[in-house]
Amino acid sequence: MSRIDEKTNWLNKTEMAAWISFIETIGDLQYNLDSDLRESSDMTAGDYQVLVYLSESPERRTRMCDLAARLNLTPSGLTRRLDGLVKEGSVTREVSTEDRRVQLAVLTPQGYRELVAAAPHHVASVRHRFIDRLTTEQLKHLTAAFTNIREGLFE
Amino acid sequence: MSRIDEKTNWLNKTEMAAWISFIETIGDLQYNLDSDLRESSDMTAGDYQVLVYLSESPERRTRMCDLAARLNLTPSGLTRRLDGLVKEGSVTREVSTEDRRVQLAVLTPQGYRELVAAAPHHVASVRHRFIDRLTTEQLKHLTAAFTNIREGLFE
DNA sequence: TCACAATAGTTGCGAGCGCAACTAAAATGG
DNA sequence: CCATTTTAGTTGCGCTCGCAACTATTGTGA
Repeated sequence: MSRIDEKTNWLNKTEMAAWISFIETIGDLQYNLDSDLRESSDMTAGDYQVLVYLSESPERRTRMCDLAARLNLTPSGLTRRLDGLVKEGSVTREVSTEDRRVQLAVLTPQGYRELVAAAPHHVASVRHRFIDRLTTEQLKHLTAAFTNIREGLFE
Repeated sequence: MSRIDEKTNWLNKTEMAAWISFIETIGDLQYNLDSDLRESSDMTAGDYQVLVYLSESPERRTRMCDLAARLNLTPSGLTRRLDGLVKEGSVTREVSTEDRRVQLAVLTPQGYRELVAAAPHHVASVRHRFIDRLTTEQLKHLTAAFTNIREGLFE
């Protein structure tokens, strides 16, 4: 490959080890966390995210567009995800009285109960798969590293 | 929530910071890397993975089942992904002469040229988004941390 | 004030992929 | 040596989600 672009700055050994360990791990980790959530609470990670964010919002309701931005979903993606939650009765839609363009996603009491029931299992899963594999030192290093990376993404 | 399960071991501040920084970052990171690859080489991350693995295989060919295991895809998922690459002429299928159940995915010269053209841009993207945001120390810490996590997934 | 732009959300369409069912070809074992 | 099991791969179906087009409402500037 070096013939094509002599000045490509290929990864050295340390860099490659970090990249490979990262990229190979996150897929499996997410898969395992997702499976845990499905088994313990019959819920997808995406649905769980919605319930968490709504539960933390004032009056347990949010504008669709805010929710979409928060979850990195397109408007259409969020519409469909909410469709499922509405059908199950975890969330309802309300038209905003201030701006009649906006739909408010509202967490129902049932949705809140589902979240409360799921949360301990999810935390246990995150501990088992992630937190408890690392020392406090490693957790701090990792926070610093990912904060750096995250900031770089918005330059 | 504590009423439901008094003994849930919730995340403390350090743990929560690590978890949030990780989970919030990886989605955006993968999205950016994918976008970079699409822009520079009109290729998905999945297709790139296939080309890389084939290029590293003896005679640039692999059994479908080995490829599926390597890429964490189900057989059906891999069949469909290969369909696209075959249609574009990057890969061909061959029936194995040793075991007539197995299909070999074979990297074509064109597919190899596409990979060679894409690789420098992809490496630059990985550097820009990930490697260059971290010190050598951080890279080593991160490798150790993710190795721990990865090993835990297979217990 | 009124045409035009911007914003919020939904829908049709298509891509990607998992699950279950299926075919074909080995491997096994009585 | 033949019946059963195992393995490899494909296909139908369904799910999730992005893109583009669309409607409805609000904001803006001449």
